[in-house]
Amino acid sequence: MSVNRRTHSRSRSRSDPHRRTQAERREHTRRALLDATLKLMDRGESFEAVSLRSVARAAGVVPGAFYRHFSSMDELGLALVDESFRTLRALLREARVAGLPPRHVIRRSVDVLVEQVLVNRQHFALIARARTSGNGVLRHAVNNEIRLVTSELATDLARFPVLREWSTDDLNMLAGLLVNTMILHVAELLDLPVDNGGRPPAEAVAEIARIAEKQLRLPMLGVPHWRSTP
Amino acid sequence: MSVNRRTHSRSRSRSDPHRRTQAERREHTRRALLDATLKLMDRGESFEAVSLRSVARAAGVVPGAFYRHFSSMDELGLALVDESFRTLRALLREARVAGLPPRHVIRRSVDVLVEQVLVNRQHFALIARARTSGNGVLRHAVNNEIRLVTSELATDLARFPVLREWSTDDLNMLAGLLVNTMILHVAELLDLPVDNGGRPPAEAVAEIARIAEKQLRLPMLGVPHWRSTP
DNA sequence: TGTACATCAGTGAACGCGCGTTCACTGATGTAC
DNA sequence: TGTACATCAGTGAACGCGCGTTCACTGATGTAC
Repeated sequence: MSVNRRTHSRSRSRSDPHRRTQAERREHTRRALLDATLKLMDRGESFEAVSLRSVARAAGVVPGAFYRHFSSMDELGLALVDESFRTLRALLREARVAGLPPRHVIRRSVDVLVEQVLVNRQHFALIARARTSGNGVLRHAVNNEIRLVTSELATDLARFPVLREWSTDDLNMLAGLLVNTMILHVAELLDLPVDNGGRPPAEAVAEIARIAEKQLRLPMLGVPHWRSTP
Repeated sequence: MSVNRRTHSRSRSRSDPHRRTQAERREHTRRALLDATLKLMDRGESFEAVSLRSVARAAGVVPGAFYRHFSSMDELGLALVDESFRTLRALLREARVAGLPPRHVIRRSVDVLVEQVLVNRQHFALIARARTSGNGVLRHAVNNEIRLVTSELATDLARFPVLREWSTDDLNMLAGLLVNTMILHVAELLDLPVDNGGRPPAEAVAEIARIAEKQLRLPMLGVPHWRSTP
């Protein structure tokens, strides 16, 4: 009886409404490991600099427990790349169905992207940092995803009347230019110091958005004067 | 006498024509440390992943000897950033005094840069890798230098008749777009696999140059239609 | 020119540290009866 | 419902490794006389 009570005081009773299933607990730890990695990278570390032990520590588990969820940091990293691009694709899909207002497309696209980057800081930081950081597996995964996003943008661009006659090759060239330009400014956004609310100063953000908009608008001004070749 | 002879057989006589001064030996080791780092990075490692011990090993000295030349890897890294941008500036200065042929400026600039990147692989790889890699000190040093090069380019651009009316702000915007685009393609060049001669396949290089040229030409076509604002 | 001493680049050994990985274990949750 | 056993997420200790840094040292080069 006393043994029984001790057991009960140490753990939740089976009828405790707060008790979690094993699967829930498992998922909770998995998320904690993923979030710990995002948090460490958001602080400025590159993915390579984040160690398995530091992730386990930040997630509040012992290093060995890591292996119950991922076989290596690379595997965890790929899960994060997946997750981050799901965020980005959701944003792009939304922008797409919202339609393409013929005026101010660029300004509005920049504003939406800037806002989303600030809201989903961690996912964008992962993409920006892993894109060029040493680790081969992650770098390739990120660059492949970027290539996919670029060619999807090329498809969208083909719908603009001025671009209807352009070759696929040239559409990809233009999409690459736009994507590359935006990536640069996203990286700049992420490098800004943040306040307690986790947001950078509004003027600095506006300045980056202003330049980004100009750098996207200028090539578009060249479009009507381009002689497309395959 | 026998002691004397032993000493002589172990070391070079003072009249040996091949003997080096202490300063020459010192410089030789310093170079070996710098070159070892460049070599390790050229193989694809990020600067952060190159350890002091691996550099000493590749340079053929004991780890402790490193400190006779640099107080830390950061200090060695800054010396390499300096050296690498001296290479880049030399290239730009040459391009500048060669004058600006009104036709084919872009194609020729791209060709010259591509060739120089292949010849000075290691210096460009350092710039490309350190620019975004974790290490704070090096990243800032590289980005500062890139900002300087960009504003020098803006000054050069101001000499083109079509750009004479542009505000400084807009010239910097344009220069930033051009520099950023070229950096992307330089990184692509450095990612190509190389043959025994250390050069990537000519077709792959030509393909990158072709796209780079288009991505630089398109914004320039927009220039006459831009309404510059401060 | 020869000798005695100073300088100093490079050596080799040692240190404490955080790392990734392993393994026998614990004890709560899940399941079959 | 209650009991006996199985599963398995997480523990804690241990391992060997490469790391940056230190230090007393060696021996060749440099210098003063």
